Amino acid sequence: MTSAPTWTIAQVAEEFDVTHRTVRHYEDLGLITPERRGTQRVYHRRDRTRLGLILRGKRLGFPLEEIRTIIDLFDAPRGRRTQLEYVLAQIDERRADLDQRLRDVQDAIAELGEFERRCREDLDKLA
Amino acid sequence: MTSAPTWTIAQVAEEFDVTHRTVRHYEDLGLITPERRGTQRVYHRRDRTRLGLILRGKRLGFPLEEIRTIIDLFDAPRGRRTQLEYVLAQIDERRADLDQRLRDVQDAIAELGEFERRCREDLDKLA
DNA sequence: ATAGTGCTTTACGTTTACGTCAACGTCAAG
DNA sequence: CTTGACGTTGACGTAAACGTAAAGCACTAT
Repeated sequence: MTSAPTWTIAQVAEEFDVTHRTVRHYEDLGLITPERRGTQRVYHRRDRTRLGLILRGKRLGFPLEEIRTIIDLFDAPRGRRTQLEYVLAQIDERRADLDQRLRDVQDAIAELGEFERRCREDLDKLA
Repeated sequence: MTSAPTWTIAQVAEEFDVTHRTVRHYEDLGLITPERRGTQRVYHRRDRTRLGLILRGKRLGFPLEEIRTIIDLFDAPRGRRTQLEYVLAQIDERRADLDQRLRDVQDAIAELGEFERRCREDLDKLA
């Protein structure tokens, strides 16, 4: 039988191209909660998944505190109807935010394309 | 004849929902350069356009210094061939960055949708 | 004349997101 | 058994992006 794979802090830091300090900082803020084997941290698949979500959230410009509420949402208890409805409401809020980001990116890409077109026109005129 | 419209710092701050301090901070960093009429700042359409670009860049998580290089690109001299080719190269770099952001947002939205589907399933089972 | 409104600069304070030592524990290899 | 290699916890430092007084100018309204 193959037991669940684990990683050291050096390995996850290497894999996600961040420093040990960064990984521990995320733990301080409660974004990841690695197992402890004695004094050492042991990272599981779940921690790596979360790290991926954290870094993507960062690329999208979300503050770490907000990222925490978002990824905690995925692990939130959903047993009772009220809990599920709360989670669904949160999802709607998040989606509104992401939709705005999507429009922003698309607009920026479109403007960049338009700008490139004008530059190429100028370049052609110089030919 | 209608002369070009101008705005005070209070008006642009109000319009873009930021503080005076923020607007002046962007000026300190060289992101906008309003006219001076005596000691007072006078904002033109160009300044408002740039403010819009700045805030969108911020929503996308770009640091202000990087935003400056981006919007300066739009006003960069493009007379000589070498200049145009430099600008076009910069555009490609920016686009690569934005494409990454686009993928990030799309992935995040997709995951959120999938998560919502599972929540609704759970909700149905409770019915 | 003075009070009020709006703008100005100067300058120190704050929050976020880590960087950077310092000092110490632990375990396998020589 | 001591020397690395790797890990740990503080604790202070720093850069970015403003917040927040403090103090003063300019014009208008009473």
